[in-house]
Amino acid sequence: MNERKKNVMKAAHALFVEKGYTATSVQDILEKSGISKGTFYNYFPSKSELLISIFEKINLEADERRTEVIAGRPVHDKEVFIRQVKVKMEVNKENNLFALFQGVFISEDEELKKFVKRHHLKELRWMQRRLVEVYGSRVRPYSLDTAISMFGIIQNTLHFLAAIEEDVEVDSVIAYAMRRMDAVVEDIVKTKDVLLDSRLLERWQPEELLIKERKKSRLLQKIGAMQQSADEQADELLRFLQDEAREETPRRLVIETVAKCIPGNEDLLTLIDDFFKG
Amino acid sequence: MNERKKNVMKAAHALFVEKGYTATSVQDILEKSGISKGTFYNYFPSKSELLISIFEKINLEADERRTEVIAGRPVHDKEVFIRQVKVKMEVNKENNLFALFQGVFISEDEELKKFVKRHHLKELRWMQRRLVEVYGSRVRPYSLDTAISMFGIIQNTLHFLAAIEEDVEVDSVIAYAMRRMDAVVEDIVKTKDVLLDSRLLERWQPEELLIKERKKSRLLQKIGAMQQSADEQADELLRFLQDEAREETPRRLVIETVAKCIPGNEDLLTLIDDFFKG
DNA sequence: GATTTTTTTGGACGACCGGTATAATATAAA
DNA sequence: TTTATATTATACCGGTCGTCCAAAAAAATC
Repeated sequence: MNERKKNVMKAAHALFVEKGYTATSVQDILEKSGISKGTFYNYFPSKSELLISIFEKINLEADERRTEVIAGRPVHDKEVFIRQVKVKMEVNKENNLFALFQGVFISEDEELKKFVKRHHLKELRWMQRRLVEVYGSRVRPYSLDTAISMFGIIQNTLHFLAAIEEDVEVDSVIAYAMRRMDAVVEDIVKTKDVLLDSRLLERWQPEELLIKERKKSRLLQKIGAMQQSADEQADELLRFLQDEAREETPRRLVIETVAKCIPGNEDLLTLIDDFFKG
Repeated sequence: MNERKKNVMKAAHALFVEKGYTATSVQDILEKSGISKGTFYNYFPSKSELLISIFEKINLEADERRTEVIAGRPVHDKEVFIRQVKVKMEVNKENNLFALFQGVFISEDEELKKFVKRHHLKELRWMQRRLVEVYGSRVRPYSLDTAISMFGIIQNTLHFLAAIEEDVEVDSVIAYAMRRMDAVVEDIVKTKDVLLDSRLLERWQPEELLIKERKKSRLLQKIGAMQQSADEQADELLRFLQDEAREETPRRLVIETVAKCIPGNEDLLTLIDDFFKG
């Protein structure tokens, strides 16, 4: 990625963490990063898309750190699990993600909301999988309940501590939650107490589908944007693309061929390529 | 309260629940409630203060309903406790409070943020107290941990269900959390495992102080607003009131006497009265 | 019923916001 | 050197919340 663009993201990120998403205006970002408005909207289609980019970068880095933690260690090691959870929670804290998520929800940006929701579910699935690895497959039928419970305890505790402005080691909170889960798991396995089907998450929306949905959404958004400034001919082609992209099995060749005939199609072709790559 | 004002609150409430706080413009509220902009800002100092009023009304009603539930029943009855928790959760759901809280957080309105935070802590204290009543005083040293944990499990479960758009009985979620707490409490009492001092909340900020703070804040806000349109003489008096109100022990008679000499002092006197009433 | 006081009206206005458009300029590639 | 691309600065659009104010309506007082 462009070095300059990276710089804008960095400046924006700092501002978002410092003042929050809504309180940071595009103007603020322009001043801090020393670019013009034109360039900004050349880099990012909107303020919220910039936020998404930042999210994606943060999550990518967090996932990498989490993978490093477990490298070469057994999957059932509780300490490793705790350290992995810690990584994510620390990243959340450092980047003020909690507050940023709030900002997102209010933003009335459907795409952004979906993104955050998806992230939450993904995180839940990760924990569900890891809990089965840590506690053994006997907890599998209860793994979703357990993941949600553990997540809830940790989040709510950290939230509480933030509210009363008390500083407690994230480790100790996670370790505490883990000890509680030890007892809960024993009890749950014994009483066979299930609230939610453990396969709910997989059935709900498999990961690939989620990504696909996002790509489609982006593509349709681009098409919509292009329609604004399209002549009659281009508009008809764009409407065709819209319909075809919404089909059960869109025909790649057809879409690409048509897209190539629409003026100003660089981004469009990239998005189409991305859409079919998955 | 003025019938008309009530009506405005009702209309705004409906709009907030329907479209969310940010997406509802003051103009929308004016049209729905059929008042003019002037009247609106005569009733409420700002859009966010209107939201606070609505919150207060909702919480008041929820508290009443919760008191009704326990009327004449033993405090240790688990079923009663579950029904009480249910009341609050249902109110949250009905009024889209979760989404509204998000809206608040973004608003960059410190007063509003404090209000929400305070509400959360108050709710936590309620649950802490009730858990001691339900499980007996042996859980007292662990009551804060337990309250936070239970709250976290319930909230996160409901949040998850909302995210995947699944509808599950709130009862069953709360009852599930309760069953988990049964095991957790046994384990916690046996192992004497404490994370947070159970008196943390009381020590942090006693309820009365919180209310007092809020009243003071409102009073100072009003004074600040009046300064905008005050002549030289009134301004000096207002500045005196400001200083006196910020004193450790403000002198009531002095404040009232001075306030009575300031033109347009109706609201001011009410706020002062309220300030000292506590 | 007449007069005074209070409330309500409705729109102009200011200062912002996110986002678009564009013509001039700077930079890089050919 | 010419051509193509990237960047700039700014005007502009429609929207936000909130202020202000003269005029009208309603309520309270005489």
